[in-house]
Amino acid sequence: MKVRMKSGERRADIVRSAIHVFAEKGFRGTTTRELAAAAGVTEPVLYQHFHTKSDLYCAIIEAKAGEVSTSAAALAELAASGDDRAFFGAIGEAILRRYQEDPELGRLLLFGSLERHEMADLFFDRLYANFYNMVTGYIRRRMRQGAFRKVNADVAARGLIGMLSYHGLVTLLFPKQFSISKPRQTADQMVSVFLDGIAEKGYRPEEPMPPAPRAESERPDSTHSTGS
Amino acid sequence: MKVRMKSGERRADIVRSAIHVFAEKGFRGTTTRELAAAAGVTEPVLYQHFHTKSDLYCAIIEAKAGEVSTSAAALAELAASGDDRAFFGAIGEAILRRYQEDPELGRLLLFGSLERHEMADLFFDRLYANFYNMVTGYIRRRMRQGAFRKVNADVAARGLIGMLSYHGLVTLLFPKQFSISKPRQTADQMVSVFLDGIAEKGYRPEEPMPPAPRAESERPDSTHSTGS
DNA sequence: CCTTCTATTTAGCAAACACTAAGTATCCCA
DNA sequence: TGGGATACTTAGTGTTTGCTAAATAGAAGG
Repeated sequence: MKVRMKSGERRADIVRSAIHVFAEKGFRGTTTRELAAAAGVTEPVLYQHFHTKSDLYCAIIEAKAGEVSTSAAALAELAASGDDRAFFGAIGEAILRRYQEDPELGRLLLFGSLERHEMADLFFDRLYANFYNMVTGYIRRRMRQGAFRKVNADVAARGLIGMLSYHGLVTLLFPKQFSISKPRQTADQMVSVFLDGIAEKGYRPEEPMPPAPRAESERPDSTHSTGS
Repeated sequence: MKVRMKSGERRADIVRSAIHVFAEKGFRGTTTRELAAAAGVTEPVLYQHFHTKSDLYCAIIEAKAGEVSTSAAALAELAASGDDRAFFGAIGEAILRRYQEDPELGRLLLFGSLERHEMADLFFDRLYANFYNMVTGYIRRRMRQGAFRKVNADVAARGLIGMLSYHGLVTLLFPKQFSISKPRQTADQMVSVFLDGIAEKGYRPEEPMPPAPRAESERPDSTHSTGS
């Protein structure tokens, strides 16, 4: 039997090791058995500290979010000031700063739930650095020349924000309003809180709206034309 | 019983409907039952046309990749020319152009394997557009002012490339060298082909290498210090 | 040494998963 | 009108998943 720890220590230890596993394999790609093994315990120990696998994931995000509470407070202040530009500017900066401060969290948020398609094992590990260098260098060069001013901002922001909003960044920035540790809180409620907050600031999208991120048809009608 | 189709038609139909499901729920988040239901058939029909769920996913990517074979050919030409800058420039442009041409594929590649963390159902659908507008607008504005020239290129490229290289873009750009429909081809082989191709062009990373995207420890040693 | 409390493990459940054997309906052509 | 070929379904399989009841081991106090 492993060394006995006090409850708090064990919990912290689990969180600490879970970060790496989630960052590596993604949420769905990570099994509770793996999480337990990584922490050097068995599964029931996990469930003594975290009600569900999701809770553990959320605990990580929230633990990390706690570290930037000051910046979140500053954001709240900006939000109250009514200066839209400064407010959203601060959000963007918080994203970028946070990523640089804590690459582990950055990876968790950016790639956290990114699964590896089967063959990607070595592929990623060895290709990533090269490919990253290639394209980073390229984009950087081109941007210095004034290129990609529009399209890159589009694509980059879309990818960045799409993922970050997925994976808890909103929670990270608005820990008070959006507690993901309360799964009972419905998505509708969360949306309301957020949109109300935006509406109060008088926010209106500056463009009609980009290609809708989602088609209406959840599952195409099976009677749809099958034309060749 | 559903309408009978010829094999080719049914296969195309399955691919067509599977795109939406994968784009919506991600690879791991999509079940074969869902794929079958979306196509209006039962599961065995899926397995009549595709050996595995992965094969279906790959079929989508490859079907789409076929549509840009000309651009891939142009890339190959550039690669042969030895002009590093033009070569990687073309890669970057292909990424961005492709995204604009075919948002569905873009989503599949960018968000394709992005699962939705449980509570995200409505959250994403209704929040995404607003959040996207906010931050896109912000980044665009700031870039016009010359800000984020460095940090944004970093983060954007990292997120973009990390995901794209994960999810088949490399295959999309190099359909000949990397056929993901041959899962027997090992990751090692793919890496070799790619790196050899790069090496032939005399490519060397222009910077030492950014914060390593990956820690050495796959699963932290269970004997690691447990601190306070 | 004995009791009590808590940390931890053994062993396994029910549900969901990717996938399939074997049978049924529909088409096609003689 | 038959008979073979092919599209499709029913009804599962074995495995893996998240999660847990119940038993065990160690620490703390008397």
